[in-house]
Amino acid sequence: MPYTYEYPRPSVTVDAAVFGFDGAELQILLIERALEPFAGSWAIPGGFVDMNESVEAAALRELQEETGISRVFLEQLYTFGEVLRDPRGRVISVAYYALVKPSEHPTSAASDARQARWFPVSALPPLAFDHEKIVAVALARLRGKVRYEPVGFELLPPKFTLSELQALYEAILGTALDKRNFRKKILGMGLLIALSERRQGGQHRPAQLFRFDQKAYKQLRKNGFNFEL
Amino acid sequence: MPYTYEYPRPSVTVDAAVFGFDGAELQILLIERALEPFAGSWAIPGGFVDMNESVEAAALRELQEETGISRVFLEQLYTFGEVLRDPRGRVISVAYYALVKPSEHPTSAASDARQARWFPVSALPPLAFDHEKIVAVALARLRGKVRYEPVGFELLPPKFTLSELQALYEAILGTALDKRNFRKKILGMGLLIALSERRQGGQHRPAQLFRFDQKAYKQLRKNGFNFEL
DNA sequence: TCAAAAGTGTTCTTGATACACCCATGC
DNA sequence: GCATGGGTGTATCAAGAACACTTTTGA
Repeated sequence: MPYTYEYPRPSVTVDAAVFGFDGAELQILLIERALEPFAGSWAIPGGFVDMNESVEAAALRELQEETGISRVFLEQLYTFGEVLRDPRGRVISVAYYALVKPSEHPTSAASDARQARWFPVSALPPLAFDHEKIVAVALARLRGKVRYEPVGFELLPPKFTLSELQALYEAILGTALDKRNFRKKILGMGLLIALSERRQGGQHRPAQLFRFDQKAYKQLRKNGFNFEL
Repeated sequence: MPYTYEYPRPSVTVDAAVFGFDGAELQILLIERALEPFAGSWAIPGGFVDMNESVEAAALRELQEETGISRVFLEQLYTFGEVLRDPRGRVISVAYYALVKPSEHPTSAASDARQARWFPVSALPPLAFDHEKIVAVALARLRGKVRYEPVGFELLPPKFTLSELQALYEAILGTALDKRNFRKKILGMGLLIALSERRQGGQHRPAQLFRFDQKAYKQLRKNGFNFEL
C-alpha cells in the first residue's frame, strides 16, 4: 500500500439493529456486553471490520457470532462518523438494520456478548455508545421502507394470516388500519398466495394462511409496479 | 486507545457526487485526478478522512479543497466497503451527494485535482475507482428524494420561474410533466412566494419569478405535511 | 404580424376512506 | 348458546390525469 502509508487510520466497526415481531410488538435484539467499554451494558450487536472482509460481510459475521443469527434481510443504514462517538478512540461505525423471523432464529449469545435478548422498541434499556441514536435512525428507516417495499414479510413466518400481517403493519407504523381496506389493498396486489391450510388459534373461526409470492413480486417490479402500504 | 491497538485499520475516504442544473440537463461535477492512482482520469471529488474531523466535515472539506464549493446541501449516501475497491489497499469510502446552484459556485480546481468540470449525467466519461457505481446510486437517490422532499430548490437560483422548476423536475425524473397540473400542484402547496419581479428571456411574455418559502415549509412539516412530487 | 414561451379550468377516472354485519369454531 | 376473531361490499370523497387555447412580449 505505497500510497497511503502517511495516512492515519480510524478503526471501522459495524453495528446492526435487528428487528423482530412477536405477534404484538416490534422488537429489537440487544446483547449484553461482556467487554469494556460499557461492559454489562446493553448494545446492538456489532464489532470491528477485518481487513479481508467487506463491510457487509463483517455485519453478517458479527450477527452470527454474537447472536447466532444468519441468513437474514440486511441493509445498510447509515455511517456514524463523529470524532468522539467511541471512548476507545476514533471509531467510525457503519450501521445496518436487519429483519428476522424470530421463530426461525433461536438466539444464542456468544463471542463478546454475555446474552442476547429481545426488547420491545417501546421499552428499551439505556444503550452503550450512540446506539440509541442508531436505533432511532433504524426505526425511522423501517417505518419509511415498509410503506413502499414489501419488507414486512421478512418479519413474519413463511405462512401467516392476514390479521397477523395487519398487526405487524400496525405495530411498525404505530397506527390502526381498517381491516377491510387493508385486505382489499394487499390482496389486490396479487402478491399473496392463499394456501390450502388454515390456522386454528382458539375458540373462533380458523384463519386462512398465505405466503408471500417472491416470484410475482420480482416480475411485477420489472414492469414498473410499486408496492405501497 | 488501549482497547484497539490490536486491530488492523482500513483507510477511510469520503467521496461526493455533486449535482447541478444548467437549465436543461442535470449535471455532475467531476475532477481530473492529478495523482496516482488513476492520475488523469475523471473522478468525483473526495479524499481521506482525518483523525480529528467527522466524516461529514471531511466531505465538506474535500469539496472545498478540490472544487471551491462550500455551503451546499450535503447528505450521506452509502458506504462502499468492498475489499478490493481501491488499488491502494483496503479503503472504505463513505459516499455523499451534494446539490449546488452552479450560478453561486464558480468552480475552481485545486488540491490534488487538475481541473473541475461539469458533465451532463447522460454523457459521463469513464470514472476512476468504483465511482460509476457511486454516481448511479446517487442518481437513484436523487430521483427518489426529489419526489417527496423539496430538495429541487437547492439546484435552482433563489429566484426562479415555474418553467425552470418544471424543467428541473423533468430533467431529474426523465419524464415530461403536464404544465397545468404541475403548476396547480406546486402552487397549491403554498411553498412558493410570488415576487414582484418578472424575468424577461427573449421575444415572448416575461415569466413570474418565485422563491421557495423555507419558513412555510418548516411550519407545514411540523404539522405533518408531506411534500409530494 | 409572427414566433415563442407564459399562463389558465374543467372533465373524467381512479384510488382512498369510512363504515357494520354475518361466519366458523371451541368451550 | 356465547364469546372470539375471521371474513366480506358499497357509497362517498379527494386527488391525479388528460386536454387546448389566449396572453404578452421582442423582433
